[in-house]
Amino acid sequence: MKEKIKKTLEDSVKTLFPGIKIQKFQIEHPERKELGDYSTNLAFLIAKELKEKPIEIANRIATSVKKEKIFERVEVKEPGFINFFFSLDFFFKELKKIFKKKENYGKSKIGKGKTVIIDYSSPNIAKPFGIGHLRSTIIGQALYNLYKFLGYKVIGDNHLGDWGTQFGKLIFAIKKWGKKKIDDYSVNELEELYVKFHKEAEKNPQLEEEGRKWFKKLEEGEREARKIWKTLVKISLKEFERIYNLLGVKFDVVLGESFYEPMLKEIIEELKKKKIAKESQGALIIEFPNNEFPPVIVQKSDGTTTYFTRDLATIKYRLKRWNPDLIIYEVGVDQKLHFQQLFKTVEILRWTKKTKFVHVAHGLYRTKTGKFSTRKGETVHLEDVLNEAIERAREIIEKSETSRGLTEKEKEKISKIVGIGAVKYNDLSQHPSKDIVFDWGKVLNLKGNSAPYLQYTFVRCQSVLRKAKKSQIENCKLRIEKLKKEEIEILREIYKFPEIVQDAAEKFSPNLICNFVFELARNYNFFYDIYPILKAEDKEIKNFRLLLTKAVAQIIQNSLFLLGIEVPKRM
RNA sequence: GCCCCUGUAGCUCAAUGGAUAGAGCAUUGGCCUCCGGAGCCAAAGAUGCUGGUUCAAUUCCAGCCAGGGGCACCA
Repeated sequence: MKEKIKKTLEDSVKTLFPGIKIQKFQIEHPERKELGDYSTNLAFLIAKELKEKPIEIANRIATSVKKEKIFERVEVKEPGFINFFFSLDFFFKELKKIFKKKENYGKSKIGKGKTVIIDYSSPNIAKPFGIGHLRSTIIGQALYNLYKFLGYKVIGDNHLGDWGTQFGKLIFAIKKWGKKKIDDYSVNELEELYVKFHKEAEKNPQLEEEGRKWFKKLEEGEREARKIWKTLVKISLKEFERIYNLLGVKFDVVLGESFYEPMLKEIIEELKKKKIAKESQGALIIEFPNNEFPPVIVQKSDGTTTYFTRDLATIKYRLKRWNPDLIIYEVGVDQKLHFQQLFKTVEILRWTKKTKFVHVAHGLYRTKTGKFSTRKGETVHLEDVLNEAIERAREIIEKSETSRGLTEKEKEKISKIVGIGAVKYNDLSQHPSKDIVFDWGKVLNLKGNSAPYLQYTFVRCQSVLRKAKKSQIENCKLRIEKLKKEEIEILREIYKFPEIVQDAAEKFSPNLICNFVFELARNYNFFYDIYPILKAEDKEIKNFRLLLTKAVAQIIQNSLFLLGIEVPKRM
């Protein structure tokens, strides 16, 4: 739609002001509804070029564009905005589109033939799945859904942190303080050992050395080290699997860092051969041109590798296997420098011209006083949060009148959908790049701007539709005078969905979907409260209101799908 | 010390250089003879400070103040 208006305006400028070149003008939705469905600042830009008054230019453009019949009217407002109002006809056509495409409404083909790899979740083995991992997992999954919706071929890769010195430390800790068979440890107990290691190491720095020694053994393939490591991976994966199931998150491939271990030698050789890496204090490092970034270690002085090397190997492998157009890393902002160094190194290596790299750096969960530290064991475990949220949803269901007829099993299922939806939405609705202050009250809030609010609105729509007889868009021949302003508001909202989807994907910002769908649901609920649907004044109006309800329900469903949030049939 | 990010209502968050800065929570006051009250309405309340660029700045630039993150053998 936006494109169409853009084209019309460009044509108009060409005929009215030949020779004028306008680079980029905006077409946007005005904040206030009385200012139209779209507006443009085009006249300001031309006025600047011609040194004339914007308002006069705006008038001339408006007059030439008025002929287009999708517009009800085109207005010019001081100091020179041109505002476009759609006709009812346009809105009805859009409704038809929604009913025809259903769950596919909003899809596009702009990604056809292109491949995107999304690296998300990527938790560390032998550490509990903390609230911090929720961001990467949930935002990553939402981006996955969004890009797929836009027609891209998408590969979701869970790049497990299953290699590195941390395992040396943990193996050492198990051997020194462990009291039971390795198979019997839970991830929480492993975390305790890890925390203990760091506590002790503060008093006795020699321990760090011991940890590194064990990692060296691991990288060299020493039998005992490998055996313990394998067990640790097994224990963790089992636990992660449980959480992924709960969250409804899936990956196309799960390749841990250890997968790339056989390729590391080759990478080191290439870095040496191309003279990109050099020796310094016994380690192998990369220095960047003009000292753009601080140097980075690719091989430690004891011969073991770092995660930088493993990330390079990962990129090489991904380029070869998938030849992607874009690789998205959904990883915390604390690793920003790492990715800058990594992408720069790939550039220096000249591995690819085609592939673009993006680090979608999400802000971190913080306490009101600071950052959660895994080393100190201050993590909030995601599973606890999820279970608590499910329980709270359950309490509300028990109190609710409408859920009386539900069986025990249904109640259980619904509280899961609602509780988990709430936790996800709380995360997704905030701007990805900003830190989130972790607040139990807010995470577990099931009212207001939340997933349950949207789910509730959806369920309510469904309930109305269930009670009604069929409604037909073909029968809808209402004239604008018969519509209430609250109804028009909704019509003027829903057609934006495809645009929002594209915007959210391009900006890596699922929160835009949240903003949009919440606003839509609010408008609908406002309307719902004032006007009867099933007992509307006449058949025509009733039919129209049912159509509106159906469309809103569909958009909520599609939005929540993209966010990775389920919708219940009842609640 | 150097580099990066963030400062919006009491709290938690929105806002693609645009027109009167939006919500939610909390507070106060209203709404179930009516389609699901996990709802609806109303009240009150905000752009850290100082400059600059611009027809127009929460948004861009500079400085200051405050908070956070990162900077060689953790990932």
